[in-house]
Amino acid sequence: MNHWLVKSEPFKYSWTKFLKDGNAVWDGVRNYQARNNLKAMKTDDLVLFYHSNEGMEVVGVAKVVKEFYQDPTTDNPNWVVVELAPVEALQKPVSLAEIKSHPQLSEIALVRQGRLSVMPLRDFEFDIILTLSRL
DNA sequence: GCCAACGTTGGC
DNA sequence: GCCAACGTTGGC
Repeated sequence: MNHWLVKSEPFKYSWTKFLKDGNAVWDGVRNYQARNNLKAMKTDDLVLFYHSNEGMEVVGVAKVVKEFYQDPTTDNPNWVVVELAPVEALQKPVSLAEIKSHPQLSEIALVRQGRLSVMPLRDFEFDIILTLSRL
Protein backbone atom coordinates (compact mmCIF):
# COMPACT_ATOMS: atom_id res chain seq x y z
CA MET A 1 0.00 0.00 0.00
CA ASN A 2 1.15 3.51 -0.77
CA HIS A 3 0.82 6.60 1.36
CA TRP A 4 0.10 10.16 0.28
CA LEU A 5 -0.51 13.64 1.54
CA VAL A 6 -2.96 16.09 0.05
CA LYS A 7 -3.35 19.75 0.84
CA SER A 8 -6.51 21.73 1.07
CA GLU A 9 -7.08 25.28 2.11
CA PRO A 10 -9.66 24.97 4.90
CA PHE A 11 -11.23 28.06 3.44
CA LYS A 12 -12.02 26.14 0.26
CA TYR A 13 -12.49 22.60 1.58
CA SER A 14 -11.95 21.77 5.24
CA TRP A 15 -11.56 18.49 7.07
CA THR A 16 -14.81 19.30 8.91
CA LYS A 17 -16.65 19.60 5.64
CA PHE A 18 -15.01 16.40 4.41
CA LEU A 19 -16.24 14.51 7.52
CA LYS A 20 -19.71 15.85 7.00
CA ASP A 21 -19.74 14.94 3.30
CA GLY A 22 -18.46 11.42 3.96
CA ASN A 23 -16.44 11.43 0.75
CA ALA A 24 -14.95 13.87 -1.70
CA VAL A 25 -14.14 14.08 -5.38
CA TRP A 26 -10.64 15.51 -5.35
CA ASP A 27 -10.99 17.86 -8.30
CA GLY A 28 -9.27 20.99 -9.48
CA VAL A 29 -5.70 19.66 -9.58
CA ARG A 30 -3.97 21.53 -12.40
CA ASN A 31 -0.35 20.61 -11.91
CA TYR A 32 1.26 17.74 -13.78
CA GLN A 33 3.31 16.42 -10.91
CA ALA A 34 0.30 16.42 -8.60
CA ARG A 35 -1.77 14.85 -11.39
CA ASN A 36 0.76 12.04 -11.78
CA ASN A 37 0.50 11.35 -8.07
CA LEU A 38 -3.30 11.17 -8.30
CA LYS A 39 -2.95 8.66 -11.11
CA ALA A 40 -0.70 6.46 -8.99
CA MET A 41 -3.19 6.21 -6.11
CA LYS A 42 -4.81 2.84 -5.56
CA THR A 43 -8.01 1.96 -3.74
CA ASP A 44 -7.45 1.79 0.05
CA ASP A 45 -4.19 3.76 -0.05
CA LEU A 46 -4.03 6.02 3.00
CA VAL A 47 -3.85 9.78 2.55
CA LEU A 48 -2.99 12.43 5.11
CA PHE A 49 -5.18 15.52 4.93
CA TYR A 50 -3.27 18.76 5.42
CA HIS A 51 -4.67 22.24 5.93
CA SER A 52 -2.59 24.79 4.05
CA ASN A 53 -2.51 28.54 4.65
CA GLU A 54 -4.80 28.53 7.66
CA GLY A 55 -3.92 25.91 10.22
CA MET A 56 -0.83 24.57 8.47
CA GLU A 57 -1.20 21.17 10.05
CA VAL A 58 -2.09 17.59 9.22
CA VAL A 59 -5.57 17.05 10.60
CA GLY A 60 -6.75 13.63 9.53
CA VAL A 61 -6.40 10.38 7.62
CA ALA A 62 -8.38 9.58 4.50
CA LYS A 63 -8.36 6.67 2.10
CA VAL A 64 -8.75 6.31 -1.63
CA VAL A 65 -12.17 4.92 -2.45
CA LYS A 66 -12.10 5.40 -6.22
CA GLU A 67 -9.10 5.50 -8.51
CA PHE A 68 -8.50 8.24 -11.05
CA TYR A 69 -10.85 9.26 -13.83
CA GLN A 70 -11.28 12.33 -16.01
CA ASP A 71 -11.91 15.51 -14.02
CA PRO A 72 -15.59 16.33 -14.60
CA THR A 73 -14.94 20.03 -13.96
CA THR A 74 -12.97 20.38 -17.21
CA ASP A 75 -13.07 19.05 -20.77
CA ASN A 76 -9.29 18.88 -20.82
CA PRO A 77 -8.37 15.18 -20.73
CA ASN A 78 -5.06 16.02 -19.06
CA TRP A 79 -6.70 16.36 -15.67
CA VAL A 80 -8.05 13.68 -13.40
CA VAL A 81 -9.70 13.25 -9.99
CA VAL A 82 -9.78 10.53 -7.35
CA GLU A 83 -12.39 9.98 -4.67
CA LEU A 84 -11.43 10.05 -1.00
CA ALA A 85 -13.29 9.16 2.19
CA PRO A 86 -12.38 10.09 5.79
CA VAL A 87 -10.89 7.37 8.00
CA GLU A 88 -10.24 9.23 11.24
CA ALA A 89 -9.31 12.60 12.64
CA LEU A 90 -5.90 12.81 14.27
CA GLN A 91 -6.07 12.92 18.07
CA LYS A 92 -3.83 15.96 17.86
CA PRO A 93 -3.06 17.79 14.60
CA VAL A 94 0.58 17.68 13.53
CA SER A 95 1.82 21.14 12.62
CA LEU A 96 4.13 22.05 9.78
CA ALA A 97 6.57 23.35 12.38
CA GLU A 98 6.72 19.91 14.03
CA ILE A 99 7.20 18.23 10.69
CA LYS A 100 9.94 20.65 9.70
CA SER A 101 11.76 20.15 12.97
CA HIS A 102 11.72 16.35 12.74
CA PRO A 103 15.01 15.15 11.23
CA GLN A 104 13.47 12.11 9.55
CA LEU A 105 10.81 14.18 7.83
CA SER A 106 13.14 16.64 6.15
CA GLU A 107 12.89 14.92 2.78
CA ILE A 108 9.16 15.13 2.26
CA ALA A 109 7.74 17.39 -0.42
CA LEU A 110 5.73 19.34 2.12
CA VAL A 111 9.05 20.68 3.35
CA ARG A 112 11.12 20.58 0.16
CA GLN A 113 8.59 21.59 -2.46
CA GLY A 114 6.11 23.81 -0.75
CA ARG A 115 3.75 24.32 -3.63
CA LEU A 116 3.02 20.72 -4.53
CA SER A 117 -0.54 19.84 -3.50
CA VAL A 118 -0.52 16.03 -3.87
CA MET A 119 2.60 14.17 -2.82
CA PRO A 120 3.78 10.67 -1.99
CA LEU A 121 4.98 9.79 1.51
CA ARG A 122 7.25 6.91 2.35
CA ASP A 123 5.76 4.40 4.79
CA PHE A 124 8.02 5.46 7.64
CA GLU A 125 7.19 9.13 7.08
CA PHE A 126 3.48 8.37 7.29
CA ASP A 127 4.08 6.36 10.47
CA ILE A 128 6.11 9.11 12.12
CA ILE A 129 3.38 11.66 11.49
CA LEU A 130 0.77 9.34 12.97
CA THR A 131 3.00 8.75 15.98
CA LEU A 132 3.42 12.49 16.49
CA SER A 133 -0.36 12.85 16.46
CA ARG A 134 -0.61 10.52 19.46
CA LEU A 135 2.00 12.13 21.67
C1' DG B 1 0.20 41.73 2.78
C1' DC B 2 4.67 40.44 1.19
C1' DC B 3 7.60 37.66 -1.24
C1' DA B 4 10.13 33.29 -2.55
C1' DA B 5 9.61 29.34 -5.25
C1' DC B 6 8.13 27.45 -9.11
C1' DG B 7 5.13 26.47 -13.17
C1' DT B 8 3.36 28.20 -17.53
C1' DT B 9 3.08 31.10 -21.51
C1' DG B 10 4.52 33.28 -25.54
C1' DG B 11 7.84 36.06 -28.34
C1' DC B 12 11.83 35.49 -30.79
C1' DG C 1 14.30 25.70 -27.83
C1' DC C 2 15.52 29.56 -24.87
C1' DC C 3 14.21 32.77 -21.63
C1' DA C 4 11.67 36.84 -19.89
C1' DA C 5 7.29 37.92 -18.12
C1' DC C 6 3.67 36.69 -15.61
C1' DG C 7 0.53 34.01 -12.48
C1' DT C 8 -0.21 31.09 -8.47
C1' DT C 9 0.71 28.88 -4.19
C1' DG C 10 1.54 29.05 0.40
C1' DG C 11 4.68 30.18 4.41
C1' DC C 12 5.78 33.90 7.15
